[in-house]
Amino acid sequence: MTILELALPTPLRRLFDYLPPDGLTPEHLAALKPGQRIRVPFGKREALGILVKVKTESDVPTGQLKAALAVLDGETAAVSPEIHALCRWAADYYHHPLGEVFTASLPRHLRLGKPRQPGAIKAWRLTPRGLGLPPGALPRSPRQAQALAALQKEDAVSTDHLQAAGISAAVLRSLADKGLAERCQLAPARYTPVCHPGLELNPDQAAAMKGILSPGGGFACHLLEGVTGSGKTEVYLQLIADCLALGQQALVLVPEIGLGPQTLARFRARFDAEIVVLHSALAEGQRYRDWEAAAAGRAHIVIGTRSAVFTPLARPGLIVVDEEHDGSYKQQDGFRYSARDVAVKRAQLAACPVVLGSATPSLESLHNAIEGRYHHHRLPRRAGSAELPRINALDVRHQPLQASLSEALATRVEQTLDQGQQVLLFLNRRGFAPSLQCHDCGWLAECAACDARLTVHLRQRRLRCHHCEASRPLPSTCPECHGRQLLTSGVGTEQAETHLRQRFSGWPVYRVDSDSMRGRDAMETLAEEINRGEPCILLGTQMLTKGHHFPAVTLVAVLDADALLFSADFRGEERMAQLLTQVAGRAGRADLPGEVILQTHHPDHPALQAMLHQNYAEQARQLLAQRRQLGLPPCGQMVMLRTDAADGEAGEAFLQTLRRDFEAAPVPQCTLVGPLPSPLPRRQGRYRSQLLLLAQGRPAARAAAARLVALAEALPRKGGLNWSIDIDPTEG
DNA sequence: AGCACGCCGACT
DNA sequence: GTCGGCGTGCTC
Repeated sequence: MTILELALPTPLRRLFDYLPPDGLTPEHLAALKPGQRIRVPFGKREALGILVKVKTESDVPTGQLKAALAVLDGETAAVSPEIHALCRWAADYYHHPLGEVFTASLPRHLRLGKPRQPGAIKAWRLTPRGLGLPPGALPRSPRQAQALAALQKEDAVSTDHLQAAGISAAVLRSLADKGLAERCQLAPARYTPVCHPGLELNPDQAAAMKGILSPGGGFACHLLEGVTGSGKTEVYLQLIADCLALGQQALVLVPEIGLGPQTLARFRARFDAEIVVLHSALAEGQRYRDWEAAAAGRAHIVIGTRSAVFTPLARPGLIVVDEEHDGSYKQQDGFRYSARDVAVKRAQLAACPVVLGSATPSLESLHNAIEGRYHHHRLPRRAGSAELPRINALDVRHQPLQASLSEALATRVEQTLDQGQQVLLFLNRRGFAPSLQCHDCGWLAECAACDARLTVHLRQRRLRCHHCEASRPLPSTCPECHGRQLLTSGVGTEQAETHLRQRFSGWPVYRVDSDSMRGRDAMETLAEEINRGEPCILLGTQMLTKGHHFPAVTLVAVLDADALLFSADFRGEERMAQLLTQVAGRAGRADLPGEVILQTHHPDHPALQAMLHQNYAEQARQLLAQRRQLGLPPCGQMVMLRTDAADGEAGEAFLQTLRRDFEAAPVPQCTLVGPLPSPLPRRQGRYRSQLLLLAQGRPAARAAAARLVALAEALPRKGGLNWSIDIDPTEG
């Protein structure tokens, strides 16, 4: 008997057996392949499963097995063997239901059960009637005439090309209605990529290249630690060139907002090749076509964010994870995976090299390099021998501050602008002010759904919660006592901007945060403007530290370094060092040395001192030593069990029971901490708790996580309680 | 997660 | 007298 074992998109951590669809011939049965999509009846509804394996027996009595409805894929399964193996590994490692992992790996088009269109490129061509028209026809509709002209040049033109030429679908449809044009399909072109010569490598870059290429193919993980401006991208480009020359494909992962348009332009200029960029904003159809191009091997280079790590490749040859320390590689809900770690596993399965690049590597990667699991390559010098900026603390105690700016800093800003140079001010707080209070009765503007204060957005005249979508009009009197004195406290970018415009009225001030950079190309347009090099002030949040470089900036100031200094999270210091090093990296170039000023009330704080006197590599090694002593990641493993519930008590009660059950038969080398409320206990009206597990060694962590999941699944879930497991959590 | 079945309040 | 609240149970 033939039994199909399927993974279904449900939160249930088990597989389901089905009989093959009725009327399948023995040849059909023989052609079944793991990874194919199969439509099945599931409870009272239908579901789309992924075939995990074909077997001859089931634990479920045959009478209870239902027959599948249809096999949706043919020769090439939707989940390729490579991705199948990767998903199985990920489901196992992250203790996440396999069906949901498969679902996460597929484009929506395939998830919804639509047919594969492996090669089809949608295109338009002229009908015989259309071909009969003379040039210059349709003078009364210029758009249609333009479309006609475009179609007259070739037998068929892809919809993408037409769209790029400014010819809309509506215009084409009008031509179709007149019987002049029709839809058709193009066989996708597959061509040999051409790589233009790259820059000459400096000795560090050349050594890194050689080290990464030398092991003669096969899997190896490389950590490329290169200070900002040391030319990591050039190394990536030349590695990719090598990969393409071997007829293979390269996968490049970038942080969520990390792919600067300049970087993409550099890729396009270097390679005459099919480069596919998978951003989240992409239309679904385009996304699916790109996915197929990657799977079929037509796309030579695939660039994408987190989820792109699951893009199938016909001939994987190289994986690059740029800015590997970036937090956006970790998914923080549902299937909580780290794309960086999945990428390393993927390279291993594909037997190809993977390069993790960063100016500020995560302690995880550094640890692996030190332990000899990763090869370590360093680019310690900036290209063109530009010097790294000096970092100084500015003690602002007893100094009057205006919108977070001390007079001493203001003077430095002025000098810098006078010298025709640019200033970057970093303030990691959006809005006008982080809180609003009534002077008469003490009322505080708080979010109704979260344990958080509402941020004042003066320009929008609204109070907004930065943890949920809540927003309401800015009150003019106190809602409690109707007092008229509402005071803001703290300073956000909006307020700092207003002040800076007054104080430095002769110079442009550009604010860069997620409020001011709403449009798709807003950041790009602004970056172009700034990089004309005219003196100006750039003020912004973390957004400023990602993707773009501002070579004319010679002064960087962190307005509130103290905000980074006191973090409850054990990763706080690592994050601060990464953030400040990345901010500092924006300043200075060959002929203009930069300076970084940290405004602080705690000039003697050890973490701040470390920033001043050690480079990132030194700080990281010191932090690593501390982690080793405390048995914290990456020297020990963490697993977090999280709950959220409408009821305030349910989560803690659940975790308390879970802890008791776990400790009835404890796993060696493991300790539990909690249950504790989450750092933000209530968010969007739901109460969140967590139980933390610290383990010495991966096998212990694995075994303990498996037990926690088994115990949690056996527990009754009441009060609308949800739980999830987070392997290698990166947030408290 | 969905989508059932299953017992207690305010409405045509 | 119903329509409907979400509590808990199951999905090969």
